[in-house]
Amino acid sequence: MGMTTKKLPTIKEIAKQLNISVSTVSRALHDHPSIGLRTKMRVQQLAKEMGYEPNQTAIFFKQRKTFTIGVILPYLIEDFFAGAISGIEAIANEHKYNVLIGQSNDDVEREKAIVTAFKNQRVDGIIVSLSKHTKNLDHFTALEKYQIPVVFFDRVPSSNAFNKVAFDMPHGTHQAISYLMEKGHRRIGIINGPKEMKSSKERTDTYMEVLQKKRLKIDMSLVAYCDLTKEGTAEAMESLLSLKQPPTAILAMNDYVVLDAIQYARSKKLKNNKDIVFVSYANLPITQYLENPPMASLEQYPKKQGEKAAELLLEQINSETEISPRNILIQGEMIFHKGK
Amino acid sequence: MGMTTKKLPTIKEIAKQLNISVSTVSRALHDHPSIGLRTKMRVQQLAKEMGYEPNQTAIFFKQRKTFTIGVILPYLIEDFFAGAISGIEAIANEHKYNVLIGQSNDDVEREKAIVTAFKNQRVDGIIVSLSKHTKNLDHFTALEKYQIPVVFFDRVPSSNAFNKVAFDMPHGTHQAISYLMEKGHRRIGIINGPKEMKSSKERTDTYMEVLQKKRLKIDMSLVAYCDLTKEGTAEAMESLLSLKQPPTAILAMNDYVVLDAIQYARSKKLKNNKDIVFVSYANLPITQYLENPPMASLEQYPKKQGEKAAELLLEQINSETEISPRNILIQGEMIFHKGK
DNA sequence: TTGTAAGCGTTATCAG
DNA sequence: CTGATAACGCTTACAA
Repeated sequence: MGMTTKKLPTIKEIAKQLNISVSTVSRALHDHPSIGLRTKMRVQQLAKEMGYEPNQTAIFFKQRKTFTIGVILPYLIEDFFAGAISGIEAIANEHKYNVLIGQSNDDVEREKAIVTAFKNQRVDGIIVSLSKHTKNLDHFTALEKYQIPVVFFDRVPSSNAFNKVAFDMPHGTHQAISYLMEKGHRRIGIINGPKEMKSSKERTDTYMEVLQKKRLKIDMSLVAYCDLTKEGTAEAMESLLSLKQPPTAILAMNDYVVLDAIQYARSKKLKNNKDIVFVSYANLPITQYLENPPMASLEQYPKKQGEKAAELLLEQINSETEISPRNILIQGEMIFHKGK
Repeated sequence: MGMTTKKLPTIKEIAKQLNISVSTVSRALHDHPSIGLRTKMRVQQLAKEMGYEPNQTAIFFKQRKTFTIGVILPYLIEDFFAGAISGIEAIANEHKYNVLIGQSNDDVEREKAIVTAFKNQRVDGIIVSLSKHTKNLDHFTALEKYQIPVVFFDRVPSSNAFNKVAFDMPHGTHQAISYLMEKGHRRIGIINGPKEMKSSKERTDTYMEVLQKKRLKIDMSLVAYCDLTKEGTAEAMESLLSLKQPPTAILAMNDYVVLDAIQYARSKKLKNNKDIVFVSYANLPITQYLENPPMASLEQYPKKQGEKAAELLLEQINSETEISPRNILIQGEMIFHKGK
């Protein structure tokens, strides 16, 4: 009745009750070979009876290892990132690691603050998808001094000197463009995100490469940019559709953009998948329920990206020696939508 | 050149360099009033120069407080939960708390394992959305002994003896049904989830209450259940549509179900929002892009639920005395869809 | 096979 | 205003 909280049992308690030393208890609990079977049994038995559980905070402190990885993302709520973190958690769990999360809200200062907090907490490693505005990577490179490995994913720095996992944009874009060309399209429009985005450049570059390889002439007026808003998308569409020779197919940077684009096209009485065909980079779960989906989406496997990032990080954490940075590319896959 | 990692500065180092005691350093760094301005300055100055950062693992250990809250969810990847965790993280961050996450995958054993891990790590509190199969709550009630407060959210136990935050199902359902009745519907069908789900019972109960209040007779054949699969939903729809007097409106348990239901209805040549009207409990982000969306969705504000849960938990953590459990209901709101 | 004791970095108590 | 010291719980040489 009203049993008040008594403090948790420690190895010290166990030692006292058994009249042996704490070191013996500690070793017994860890199945250390030098401990006599009898003592070992007695210790483990009593430990169980008392409901002993090791105090991890003490162990973390003593071992200088926390079995924790920190994850920094712009927005937890975006489907892509939620998928990634799910993958990270799965792998971490498998290896008995904990996952600490922080969302930067695309704010560089916040990102720095999270890094500091993680560092002071002695996380064993960090996985990060950069804030949109992060230019300077000093707060990450500084972690090297502290032996905290970092793996970037999705929004990664361009330098190959970092560990990173990212969607293989050239490969994916190549797939998409080639597919459209096979279907006979010769004027393919692009709707990129903002010009500053690394992915915009990569997409455009690949687009030009493919056309060059096919010896088609490149018309840069087919490459539009948008700010990712509905209005921005409409403007991009308008610029494309008002060309003397408008595109017969459009590759849009993601599902949000493509849905707005399709909506715009339909408002102009263009029949989806008939008068004009859309392909996008997938990041929404339910395109299969759409009446007018893009003809295909490039699946980017967010969960798999998270898994790979976690695996890479654990590899770094557990390697004795400094190992050279790895760059992992996740190849997309074209998913075709039936449309309802 | 190749400056090898030297270990991090500690207050001990600072003390030595300044020829003062560690306690003085500690106090100086904390702006303790008893420290002379001069010493304080010297200490803070040197600390900065050395790049001193307190070792949180030591502090956690010593203080028996980790400023960390653990969050247990079935699936990180589900939009609802991703939204909730985003809210939790936001509030936690505001209060300088860290967030540790674990996904149970709806597996009770896994859920228990996470609880144990969190307990051993001395998290200051836990927020949990129960696994679908959790009946026994012992692994949570046991936390009381350890002074670890728990807040349940979304999938909560029925007892009011626990802190919990959940969608106000009666209120929401009442809104939905009343709305449909105002629109003239007299035969309203329900598609619940599985019978075992608490929400199914609540929905059905409220449905009956409303009808009773309006003195309409209750026809239980209008209440269907499904296993949340596309096929299950189709069966439920079939049973409803094959009634002698089929419903003119249907309230479905969530967006996934309602989309399948709408698809089914359309396959039977019923015009959405005309021959039959759908309302559902929202959990998908982009119903606005659907050609045939439900007429309305009950928004459940996942992020807000997360925020409330975090606030409630922090309240519990920071209250000196045991405070009685609180039950917070989040009221939904009808969101009307235009349909494209 | 077991015990002793140092130490991880910090805070807190008690003296001075 | 400052210092010495114990304590938090655990691991790990080093001794015995």
